[in-house]
Amino acid sequence: MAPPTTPQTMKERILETADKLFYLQGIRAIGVDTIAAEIGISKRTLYNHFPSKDALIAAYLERRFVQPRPSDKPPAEQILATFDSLERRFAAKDFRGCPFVNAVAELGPHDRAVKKIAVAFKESRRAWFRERLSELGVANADALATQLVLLVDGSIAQDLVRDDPAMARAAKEAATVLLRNAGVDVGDGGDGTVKQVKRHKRAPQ
Amino acid sequence: MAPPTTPQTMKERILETADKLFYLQGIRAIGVDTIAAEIGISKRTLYNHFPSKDALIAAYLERRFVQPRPSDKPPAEQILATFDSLERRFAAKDFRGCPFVNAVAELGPHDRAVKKIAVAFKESRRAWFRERLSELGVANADALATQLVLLVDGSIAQDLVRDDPAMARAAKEAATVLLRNAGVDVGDGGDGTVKQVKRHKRAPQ
DNA sequence: TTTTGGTTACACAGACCTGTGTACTTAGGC
DNA sequence: GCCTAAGTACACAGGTCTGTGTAACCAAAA
Repeated sequence: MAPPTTPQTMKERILETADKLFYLQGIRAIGVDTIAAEIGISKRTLYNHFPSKDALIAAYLERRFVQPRPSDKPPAEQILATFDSLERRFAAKDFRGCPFVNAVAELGPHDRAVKKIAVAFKESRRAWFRERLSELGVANADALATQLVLLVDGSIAQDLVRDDPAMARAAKEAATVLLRNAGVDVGDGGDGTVKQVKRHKRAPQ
Repeated sequence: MAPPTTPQTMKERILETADKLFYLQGIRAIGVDTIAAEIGISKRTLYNHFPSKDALIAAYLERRFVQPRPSDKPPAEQILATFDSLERRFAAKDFRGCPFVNAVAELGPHDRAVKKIAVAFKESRRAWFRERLSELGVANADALATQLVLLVDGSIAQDLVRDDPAMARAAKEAATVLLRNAGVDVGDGGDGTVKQVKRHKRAPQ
């Protein structure tokens, strides 16, 4: 249908389409026929690239597992920016929750492979927060990192059922309180809207 | 199989079994045959009580929608006790996340009926927090209530993928910080473990 | 006794699913 | 020209699912 405009490999085309359909409509809701038809290839070709649907599901989740890009901005800013980017993603109409949580919810507790990668993803997110907090010299970075991922996952779950991007904003406000309570300087509150004239610095602790 | 020991109505038996199977294994994963077989009734009987699987799903979710019992304990204690009860539920091996979030994740965004009841449930939880906070005289009870449900849902999502009841504890600690920041007296920290000898009261605000 | 309502057993339609088998085509490299 | 690799078309096996149709059964009420 569009072979000249797609310099990507066939495997990537399959994964891209599977990602879109699995994520937006659910893994169980989409059959391999549907994916093949969407690309315009035969089901046989799909099975030549992936031995089974389970393998395709695993590849789909692994492809979703991307590490956040390293940034040179101050750690506190990076942490709070997480919630801004979350809010932007919530506002997009093709957002449908966390693919890892959804996959675990959908495929049940018996699917070891899916659960394993979901745990790895969640842990990597928590580790990212912990590293930023350590850079800030926060005492119990580990506990606080856990609390921050709770806010992230909580806002995702809430947005999934309520379609309300303001959940990300609420999470950011809560995160700001938690950070400030841990002695982190978050400027005027970190919510961007209020940072106007006086940006009084506040001594940690 | 056990007709004399079940004084409950047939409809309730069906719902009870559907609840167990839907919740533990997933709605899409369980067919009506499986439910009927589990009870020991014919599929025909099941369809005599529920016109379709969709109706059964809706009834399942509605049955899960229970209001928290009114309590005469202090509001702050009630709020924090939420996280204790959450931790207890996480520890139980038959806990598998929030049935409403799971249903939305599983059935997709197009299922209006499911989404509607899920939203109603989430809103009722948020309203419960808001009422307790209003009783405490918290200024922006609404915003804080939202933040608390984020912690609840976040810990549920995290426990779903990680099977770690400590997530409820982390949520409780974060909630304690948020409450104290709003001027609520939460005693020594509200985590139960530390409340030993000196329980110095702290003036609100 | 007769009727009636709930239940059972069981077949079946129609749809969808995963995965395979097979023969055909097409394009590029030798 | 020939060979190989990749893709296509298409049928099909074997399974699951929802929902219905039908005839028989059984117990309690009338």
